Amino acid sequence: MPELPEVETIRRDLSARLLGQKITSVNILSPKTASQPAVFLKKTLVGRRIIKIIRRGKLLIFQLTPVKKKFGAGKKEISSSATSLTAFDYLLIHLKMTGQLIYISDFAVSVGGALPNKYTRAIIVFAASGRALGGRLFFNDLRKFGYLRLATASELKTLLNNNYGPEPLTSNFSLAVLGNALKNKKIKIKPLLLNQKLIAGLGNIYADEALWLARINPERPAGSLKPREIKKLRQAINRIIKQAIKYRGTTFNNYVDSRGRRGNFYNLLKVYGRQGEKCPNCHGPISKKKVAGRGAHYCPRCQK
DNA sequence: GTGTTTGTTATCAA
DNA sequence: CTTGATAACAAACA
Repeated sequence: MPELPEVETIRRDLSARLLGQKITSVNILSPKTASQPAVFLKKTLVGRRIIKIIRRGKLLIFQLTPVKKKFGAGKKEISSSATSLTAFDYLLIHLKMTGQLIYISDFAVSVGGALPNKYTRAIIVFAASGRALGGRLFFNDLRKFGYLRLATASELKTLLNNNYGPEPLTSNFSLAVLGNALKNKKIKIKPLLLNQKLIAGLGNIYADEALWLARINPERPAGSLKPREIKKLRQAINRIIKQAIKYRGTTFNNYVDSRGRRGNFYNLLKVYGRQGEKCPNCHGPISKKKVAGRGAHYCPRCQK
């Protein structure tokens, strides 16, 4: 389950290896995985380079080199697809639950299992040029929830504005902003934390971990949190996210980084997946129950 | 065959 | 209109 720390780990690794590389072909193995027709993705991507990789919440955004407008002699460009306002300059990749992005350089000796495998949904091939070695980026997704999609600058802007709240670890994620998001809300705090429009990047694992660290029960109505608790919660979220990035994310089931390696945060989880074990704080048993349709792991004794 | 896993959205009810 | 609750999606595993 890639959440903010896992996606950020992938972003950093891919940035180091992919920037400046030129796309030479695109192979869509599962049409469902591409939000647009495969021919459109191919046509738009082939020949362009990746100049920047951005992350917003759990969404990865590959920025492409701008397309040069064609000034054919006497041929008037009728399609506006090459103008700066409407050009599809961004490739968005969401891994959802089981997505993986694994990059194999042409000169890699070998990694984990052979790729492509039965869960490979798309392959982006890069050419060797200059200092770049060339290689292939495999998008694997067992459950096919993830997607690839092209967007223009304005589409991207709208999408980010409408669907993503402040990022943890940034000044936008202020006490005032969090307080406002909780104010007068009757919804339980756990599902509220999972709402990307209020805070971008938390998923089931880190929401449970942050609530445990802040000693707040996942079923508390969000609006009932005291100012002290809100402050604690904000600190807990930032601390957990920061630490999880440092440890390159959590591998519980499916997640691996861009080299196919597992995250190292698993052993530092305090409550997620640890139902029945002792709470590291009070040594009482950790519970698990469904809250808003999701598994919630918590210590009933110290999370009030 | 059944229940469980979760990121996100669609749908419905209050 | 807003808010919250729930189902749905997809695929594999115990």
